[in-house]
Amino acid sequence: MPEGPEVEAVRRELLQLQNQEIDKITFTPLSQKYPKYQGKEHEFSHFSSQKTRDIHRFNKFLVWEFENEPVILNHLGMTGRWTMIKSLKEIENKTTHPKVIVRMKSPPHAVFDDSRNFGQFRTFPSMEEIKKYPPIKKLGIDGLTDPFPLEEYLTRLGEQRFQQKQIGDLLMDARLVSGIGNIYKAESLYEAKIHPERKVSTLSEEEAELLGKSISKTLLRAFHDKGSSFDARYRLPSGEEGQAQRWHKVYQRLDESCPECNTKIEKIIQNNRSTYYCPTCQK
DNA sequence: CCGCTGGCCTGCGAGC
DNA sequence: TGCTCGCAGGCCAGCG
Repeated sequence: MPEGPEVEAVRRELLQLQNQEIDKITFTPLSQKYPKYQGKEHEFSHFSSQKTRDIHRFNKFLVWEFENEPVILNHLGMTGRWTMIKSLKEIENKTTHPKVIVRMKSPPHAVFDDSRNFGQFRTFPSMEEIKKYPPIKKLGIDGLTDPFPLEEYLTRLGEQRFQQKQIGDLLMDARLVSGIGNIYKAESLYEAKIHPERKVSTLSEEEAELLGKSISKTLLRAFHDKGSSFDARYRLPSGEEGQAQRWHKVYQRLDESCPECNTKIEKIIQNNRSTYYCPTCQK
């Protein structure tokens, strides 16, 4: 499932479309019944013959910017996947649930594939409007920022509204640090040896700092390894698999041994999401 | 304004 | 072997 590092890895490959001219953006019939794919032809005909100026990332959102407004808001959801193709004939072989086809004047083209329909692909009037969109407006620190802004993170972590929350729950809240999902939440807490159910107000200064450094280390390492690929889900637009799953120590390792102490990894449910952790190492 | 809950959606794997 | 069923988790609508 794409979290910040995966979305950033995808963005870097999509940037090969930068300054390239769009021929046509088309919605497939598969996209029609989902409101987050605003698939009316007239809205997208506007992009024909425009060049992609840039592709931005805000948390896990991608924003496609062109020579003229509007912009496109694109989210991978759980199973959204971009695939670069040289010929439209490859769609049949390389995708299973194609939703949007971005046909360029010259190849490569890009296809957005989304089996579970949690993804989004819709227009927004302008970059200014995107920045007013609450899920983007409220974002805290981007966790992939290098070097990690530790002081700003500590200030945010100290906000009153967060003090009664469990840290495992709060890490999923992008108003603190964005780009963390269920995998890197668990791995960051393990790295910092902090129990996911610890109340934020009980964290010492040292623990809070260590957690910030652990988040940064985990996300940057995941990006370096081009994200986590398993279950045949996340892939890069080139088709390449990420390699970060190789070093997951707790995520989806229920009943396996902790590499540090051999204790069996456990799983709890926090805010309707699973959190994996080592009950011995994480205090 | 805020926080919390449950819905969306379907591929997969465990269990029978 | 083939079927059922529960789980997986991004966001967000709707509620209080």
